[in-house]
Amino acid sequence: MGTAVGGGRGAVPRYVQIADDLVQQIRAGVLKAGDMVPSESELVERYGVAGGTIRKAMVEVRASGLVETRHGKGSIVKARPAVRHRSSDRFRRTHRQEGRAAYLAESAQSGAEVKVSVLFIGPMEAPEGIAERLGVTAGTQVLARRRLYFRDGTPVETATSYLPWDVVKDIPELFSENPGPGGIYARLEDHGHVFAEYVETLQARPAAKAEATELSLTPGAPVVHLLRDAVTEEGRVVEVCDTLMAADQFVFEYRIPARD
Amino acid sequence: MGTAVGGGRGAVPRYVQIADDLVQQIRAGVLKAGDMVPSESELVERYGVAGGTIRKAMVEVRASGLVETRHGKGSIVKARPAVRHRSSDRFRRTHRQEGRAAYLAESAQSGAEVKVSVLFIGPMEAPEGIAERLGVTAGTQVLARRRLYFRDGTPVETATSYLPWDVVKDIPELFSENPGPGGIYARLEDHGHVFAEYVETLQARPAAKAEATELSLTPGAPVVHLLRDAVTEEGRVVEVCDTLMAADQFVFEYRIPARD
DNA sequence: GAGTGGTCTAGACCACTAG
DNA sequence: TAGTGGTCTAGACCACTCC
Repeated sequence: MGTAVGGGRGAVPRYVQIADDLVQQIRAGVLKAGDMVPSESELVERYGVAGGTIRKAMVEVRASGLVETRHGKGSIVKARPAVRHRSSDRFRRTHRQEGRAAYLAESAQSGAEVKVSVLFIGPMEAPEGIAERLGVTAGTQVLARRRLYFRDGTPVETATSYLPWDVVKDIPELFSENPGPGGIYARLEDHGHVFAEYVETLQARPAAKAEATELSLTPGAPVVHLLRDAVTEEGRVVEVCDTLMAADQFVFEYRIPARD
Repeated sequence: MGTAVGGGRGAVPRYVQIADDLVQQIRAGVLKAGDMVPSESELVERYGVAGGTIRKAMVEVRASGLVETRHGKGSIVKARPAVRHRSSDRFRRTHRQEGRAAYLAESAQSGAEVKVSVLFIGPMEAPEGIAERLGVTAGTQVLARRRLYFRDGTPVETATSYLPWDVVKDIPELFSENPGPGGIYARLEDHGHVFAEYVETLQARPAAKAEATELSLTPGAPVVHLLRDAVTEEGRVVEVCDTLMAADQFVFEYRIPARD
């Protein structure tokens, strides 16, 4: 009998009520981080509905991001994702001069354990959109540096840097997994590429299946796609960084100076 | 018979295959913008599966953002959301001096039809997080200006501005639906509140149900929550703007000057 | 093997949209 | 009123996890 709320009319579907109820229990602390959510068959009994209804409710609960489900195991309440604050401060030169690359500069503030895994460093034909930003023709050889960032053990971000070949060919450190203190921006400035500004564009969208796998998200969970052009004082873009982030792991902060 | 792809083993579920097939048809142009997607019962026949399976497939297709479904009508292929570019340029003083508020400054570039609907203007007790940013104690009376932005007829953004009462009490235009040329920032600068910078924080997350309704999204679709502090040269925050945007409608662009 | 989530079915009933 | 999507059921079978 597909009636809705308490015999009422055209009201909130039962699966939404159940989902809300479960989310409330989590927010109120009845279910704490690390706790297992009752199994679906137990929920079927508890709420007196069919399995399919509980199933739909759990889809909603998962969408809230408060819970993680694994196949033969069950659903576990996630630890509140201690969000990483991505401030535009992270590119300050003083950080580099103190030997900290951008990602370390910010993790130093948040006290989280950050790891980087380098997936690929080498020549590559510049993809369409990247080539345009670098001011080269598509298919030109560039240096690609692809890496995966972990925060407290879980992958949160993939990033690929693209650099024009004529810029990198004289900077051997850029071909190394560890480019030295201050990161690749410090090496670029060492070699006379002094930065004037960074231009970032962001877009949020649901994760594709492959992306969800790489960041161990449920498909459809929001990700943020960020593209950054690093512009030198000569007005040249010497690096484009293409990164994909699990949206629930980041807050972005930008300071916009008032101008005429 | 819950077997998967072509009798294979542990493979792609049927509903995903069907969803992919439909998405392909849209991307390939077999189904063009404005076309109706075949009805679910027709898809049941065409693919030879049960209704529930088509149902799940359509959930996936909707999540791709390429299609919009309305209850008794059916699903229609959306026009590619001509994305609005949110550049940090939109706060330039020259725009205001030419009489354009921020939202008009950017829509002028994109040629889209933008409408604003004012939902509420009046006194309000400052919510927790807002009060903190404004530097007042929670519950203090502030002026709230809540509005809903439409782009080409569809709602894309809700925004609420909060301003300290002592700032607004002498500026009658701020209580009016139309604050005059250049928007409320122009009026604030008229009255000696000259801006030094704007600080924006962004976070993307799945839409709650109420939010999804207000922006006519499917629940769980990504939204971007943006908070902006407008800071004067005296270092005072004279406005906090709390906005919620349909993520698929916006690309954000920020220029970060390189600093020491 | 017992228990869990994941897929699929077949059919009932409801609510919205349109002619 | 006919057609559409939305909710719910009751039960089958599969795949993964852990003992």
